[in-house]
Amino acid sequence: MQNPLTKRLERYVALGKFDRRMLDDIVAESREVAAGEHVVGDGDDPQGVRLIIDGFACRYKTLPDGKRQIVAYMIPGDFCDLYAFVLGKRNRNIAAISTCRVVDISPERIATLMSRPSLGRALWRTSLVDESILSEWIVNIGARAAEARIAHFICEMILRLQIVGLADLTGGYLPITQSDLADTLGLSLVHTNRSLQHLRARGLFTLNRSRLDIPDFDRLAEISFFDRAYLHLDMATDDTQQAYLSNDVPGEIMSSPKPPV
Amino acid sequence: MQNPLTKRLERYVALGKFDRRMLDDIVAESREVAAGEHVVGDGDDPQGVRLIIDGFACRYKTLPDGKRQIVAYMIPGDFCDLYAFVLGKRNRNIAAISTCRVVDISPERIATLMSRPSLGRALWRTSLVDESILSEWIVNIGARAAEARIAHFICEMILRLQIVGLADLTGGYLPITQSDLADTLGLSLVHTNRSLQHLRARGLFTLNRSRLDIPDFDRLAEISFFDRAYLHLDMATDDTQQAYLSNDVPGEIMSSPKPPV
DNA sequence: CGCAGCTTTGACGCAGATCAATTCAAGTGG
DNA sequence: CCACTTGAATTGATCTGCGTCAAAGCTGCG
Repeated sequence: MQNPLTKRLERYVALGKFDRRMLDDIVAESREVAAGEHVVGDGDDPQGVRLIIDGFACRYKTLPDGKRQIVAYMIPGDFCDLYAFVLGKRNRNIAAISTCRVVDISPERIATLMSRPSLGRALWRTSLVDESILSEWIVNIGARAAEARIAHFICEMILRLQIVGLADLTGGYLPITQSDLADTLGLSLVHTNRSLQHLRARGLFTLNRSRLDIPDFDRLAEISFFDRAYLHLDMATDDTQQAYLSNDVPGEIMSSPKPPV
Repeated sequence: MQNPLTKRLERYVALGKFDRRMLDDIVAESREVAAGEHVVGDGDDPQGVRLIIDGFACRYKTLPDGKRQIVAYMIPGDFCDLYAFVLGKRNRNIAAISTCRVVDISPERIATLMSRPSLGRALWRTSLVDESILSEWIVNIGARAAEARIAHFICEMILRLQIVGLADLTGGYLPITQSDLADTLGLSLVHTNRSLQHLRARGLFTLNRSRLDIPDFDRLAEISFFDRAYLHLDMATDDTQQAYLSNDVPGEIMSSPKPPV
């Protein structure tokens, strides 16, 4: 049985035996975070990067007026704050949505990963796919009406879950509350509820106590103008730029582990 | 006089003389794209990466129902499609908003840039800052009311323009149409117009024929809950992770120039 | 002078917000 | 096994920010 990190990264790059072993090592040691808790502890000064290997987490921002906007969901196989690591900042606004298993990856270890050509490329790509998802969310929130907006989000999640074996096109595990959904899509809770009811009545999907069921995925995709391209799910194969992004280069971007200060 | 690319990258990393010369070389040859035209030509199969050195461009998506959503603005010093390059995809949905000067950077050249430790890091960071901006846009569109939403966007643009010397906190050059604004912020054109009028009446800013004037930046920032942190403007200095992201590593991510196929 | 693109106005309607309960599901402790 | 609590889903009523439609000014330009 493969670990979710391997499953995920395999989407972006072909992995060797050594790479896989490395990833298995990474995933070996994890801690549990209860639903509702912060993934990045409030007290300590967190180093390195956090990785979700079980459960759901989200990144969010709360405005001074109290409104919360969820900006991303992290599911098994997703890094929480790789971008923050590279930028040299910290982001503590990451909360477990369900009970999570998270791995703390030390800066040294991340550096080691990044120094492997294939893994380094996979990480970079992971982060760019995240970026692509953010773009699509902007389109979703900015340009779609409530029902299509929800439908689109559901389509995205089901495909992402599928990669790591947590769902297929008929449904899966989605521990997201209506209130979370509202804060994700820029809708009010009440309106989210009514839209969900209507989508349900239309026979498009049901979301009940963490269980997502999709009678007809194609129709769901259709009404939301869902185009999976932005998820870049089939990259390891159609890698046209491969030639430019592979081995034997004189310089490099990442570097050997050196403790800070 | 520094070129905008250098100005931009200097924000993220300290540059050596050799790096600067390299960047000057890159910027030496450019072509003009008329307002309204696509930056990535429709006919050819574009390779490499495009860089804006003068004028404004935007990335957008048009839904089947005709709605257009602008997802990002590219101003002098910004790469248009670095992410697409790394992902091995193409994005043609990039349009010049005003007349632009754009540089076509060949794949080989990009690879060379990326192979320099400092520049490679700067590029990665550029892309992560873009990601950070996308997150903030989600918050903006999802959680702020029309006027604050517009105000926040203005704050962001003025700071970005400031970096490359196209504005200061009292105003600058912003060739964006009300219709563009509407498609950027998920508002209707009419409502955008009325909100702009009200913001003007409140003495917050005026936007007239590409000229942006801001009598009181602080108040503008205040009403939109603007927090510049997400732009990561002062990174070259407070670089805590520097140690992990510098030189002399055995492996690498990017690679020597090798023509495709 | 007369398009053509942008801004502005007016009138009207609705999607979605807000407020305020109520119901339901699933623990939890006695 | 049942009161009691708590968080989530649901419902009803009301209101409004923002969208839509349609037309009229502006302004720069060929």
